[in-house]
Amino acid sequence: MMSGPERRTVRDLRRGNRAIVLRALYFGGPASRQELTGATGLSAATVSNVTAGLLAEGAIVEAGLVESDGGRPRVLLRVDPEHGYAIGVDVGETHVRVELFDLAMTERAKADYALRPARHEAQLVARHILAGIDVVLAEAGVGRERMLGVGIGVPGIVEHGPAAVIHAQTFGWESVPLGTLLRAGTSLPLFVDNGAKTMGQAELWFGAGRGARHAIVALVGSGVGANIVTDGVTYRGVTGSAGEWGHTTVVVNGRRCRCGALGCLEAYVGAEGVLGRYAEAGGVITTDDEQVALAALLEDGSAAARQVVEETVSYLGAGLGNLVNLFNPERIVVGGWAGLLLGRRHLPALREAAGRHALAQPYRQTTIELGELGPDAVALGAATLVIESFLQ
Amino acid sequence: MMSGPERRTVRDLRRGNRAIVLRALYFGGPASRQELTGATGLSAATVSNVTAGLLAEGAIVEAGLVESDGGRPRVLLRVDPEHGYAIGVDVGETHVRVELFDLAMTERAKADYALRPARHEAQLVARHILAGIDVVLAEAGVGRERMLGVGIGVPGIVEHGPAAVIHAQTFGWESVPLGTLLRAGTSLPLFVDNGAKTMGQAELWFGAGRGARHAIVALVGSGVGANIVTDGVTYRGVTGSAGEWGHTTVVVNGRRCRCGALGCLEAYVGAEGVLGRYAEAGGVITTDDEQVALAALLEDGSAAARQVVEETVSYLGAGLGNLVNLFNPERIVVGGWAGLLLGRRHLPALREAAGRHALAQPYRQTTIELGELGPDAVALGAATLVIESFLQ
DNA sequence: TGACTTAATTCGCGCCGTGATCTAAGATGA
DNA sequence: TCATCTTAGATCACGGCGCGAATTAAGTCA
Repeated sequence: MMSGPERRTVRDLRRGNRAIVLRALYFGGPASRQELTGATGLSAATVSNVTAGLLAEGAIVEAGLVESDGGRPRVLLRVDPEHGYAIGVDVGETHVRVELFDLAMTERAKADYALRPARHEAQLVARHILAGIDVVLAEAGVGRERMLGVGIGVPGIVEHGPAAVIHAQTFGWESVPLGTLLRAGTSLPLFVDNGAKTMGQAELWFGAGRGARHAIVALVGSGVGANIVTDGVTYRGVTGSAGEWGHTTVVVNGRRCRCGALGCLEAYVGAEGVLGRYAEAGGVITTDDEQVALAALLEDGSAAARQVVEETVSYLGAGLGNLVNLFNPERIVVGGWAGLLLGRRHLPALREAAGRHALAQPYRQTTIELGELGPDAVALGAATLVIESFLQ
Repeated sequence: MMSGPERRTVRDLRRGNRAIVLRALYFGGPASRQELTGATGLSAATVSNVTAGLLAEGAIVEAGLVESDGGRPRVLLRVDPEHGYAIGVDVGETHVRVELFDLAMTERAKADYALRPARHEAQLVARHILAGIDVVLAEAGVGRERMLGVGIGVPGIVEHGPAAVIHAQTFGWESVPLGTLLRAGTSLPLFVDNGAKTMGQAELWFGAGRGARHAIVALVGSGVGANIVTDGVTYRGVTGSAGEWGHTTVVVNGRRCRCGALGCLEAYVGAEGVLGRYAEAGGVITTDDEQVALAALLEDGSAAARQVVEETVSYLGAGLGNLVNLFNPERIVVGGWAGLLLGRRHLPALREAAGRHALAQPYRQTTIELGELGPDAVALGAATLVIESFLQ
């Protein structure tokens, strides 16, 4: 009904077209001005003007010629990977990892800080991040003036507002203003988001979600979440916590979830939930490591194990079907370490289970795929937040 | 990531600003150019130019003066209700209703055609619609050149594509190209959408959803659906069937739904589902009319009735909680005849049940309200589709 | 070497939004 | 009554914009 702040002045128009060209070059690889004319819908004259500006800024560079049969050769253009750099930070249960990427998303440097269990104070994490920034910049020999910003993936719910505030029960964080804490130590632009969401963003940009305008990355690990992309943009809702798929109810009055509610999807298909159900069915778990335990469960041919896996597929299929019905996406990508583990063996069954719960029409329009990136893509995805702002 | 077709030429810029001003006047009531300057963020000069154009077209008219203390009085402007007309059509189980509205959404004429049970042939419905268009135009004395278009709310899933195709199992419609059928009889612009969605749209524009940018209208009647508004725009997904909330699973392996799946929300909180559960619990239903039966059930003080109502609140609360977690909306409006019936007596319990299933943070950010418009707002909402296109 | 082909740039035109300036239209007060 | 003040709205000049047409650049080919 009432639409947001749109283009107003003729200058915004140019900015918009600049962004269109830049995006086309970033995602469409090297291209000649000629090809850009077709890809962007702009006129050749405008493409010429805009690219001249981008060349002058140094954002793009020439990248060789394409010989033609009888005419002037086309000059290829591409984004200069060295024009700017982005840092991605993965704040996880066991470590803080800081990675420096160039614009081509090639990793240039990395720093790792172990977190001791139950030692997750925000101040400590902030110190690690700031130290990591210094380290990776020094290691790669990149100056601060070339930095486009720092993206940070954190656990829990990130409330986007004037300043991002984080709620993460597993860390004991309640309304932690991580951005403000970091602001004291750096002047680089900061982008904070949920780590599952940044991982999903990586999958959407560089993994199985490439090119889809309406896609959902369903992340299944210890926790369960989703990154919902509508019309090419990650949907965040009014305060940024949209996509809490793991805590949607799939069994009213069902299993208790660690969030306190009953019957959440996460209580059934999250790693803990799966292992818990296995133990209740008489299965024996021989290790403390969830990942090892889940892999073993999937290998196990016992009746109890097969039953638990079958049920897990069914629950997850219901959850996926709900996404299909509510969002009518063109693609769903199943990711997260547990999702990948399960999906590698049972993707057809998962598709079939989703089809059982979804309506026929939207189900036909969608494909369910496995994620292509490892579960370590949190930092990469966090860096894409920075790139996204660079591309306007 | 890749964003859609944005403003390109300097002409689109003007069109966009024209739309901004028009929308501000449409939703912000009469306003002076002065006030428009503030409301739109445009400069006074531009507002002057744009309004001059709109006045010349006849889209807006002057609407009196506001005297000031010592200066030139402000001239109020408003959209001319007679500048254009929109027709809204409600294709329901028992009737086809055609209504003519002016731009102020005042009803100017109406035509009604009863449908005999199980006589829902698309050709027949199309004939009724075309006849209704002729009738209301003649009755109101409005010429076709003043018509902005015809909006049509239909049951089932509307697949938006090159031509809208409708799938409605209750009507026995499978891939019915209603637009194409009507195209043979009229040249007016046509807008086809799901009836529940148009009703929701009416609620969002003129009812309890007014002004919200992230809102969901949850419609509970015989069927159950939702109209999801993200950033001021109804979300449709890749082929327009997004929002099929009624067929999301809330109890894996639960009650069979008429869609064929097990455990759909609709199977529990749709009118049929509620009455079915009541019958199973030993309740006696004395009428064939679902609406009367449900009202009686809500009045009934028997233990069985109370139990069924309580469970219904719980299931619906779970469904609402899922919406809160997935979409993080700022407002949820509960509508539909059954939703209103239930909500009038049990809204606090419903809110409480939703809170039990939703995460605390997003739940705090949202309010759950009852719809303000009656369940007969399908045609009104269908007409808003036309107005929406008029406002660009 | 000159004709041909195709890519990219340049130019002139019609628009755009904006700040500064100007005009319109009332109130005020002696 | 009439000059003065105040505020709303219109107008103007300017810097930009995208585009189609014309022009220039840079090759191939015979």
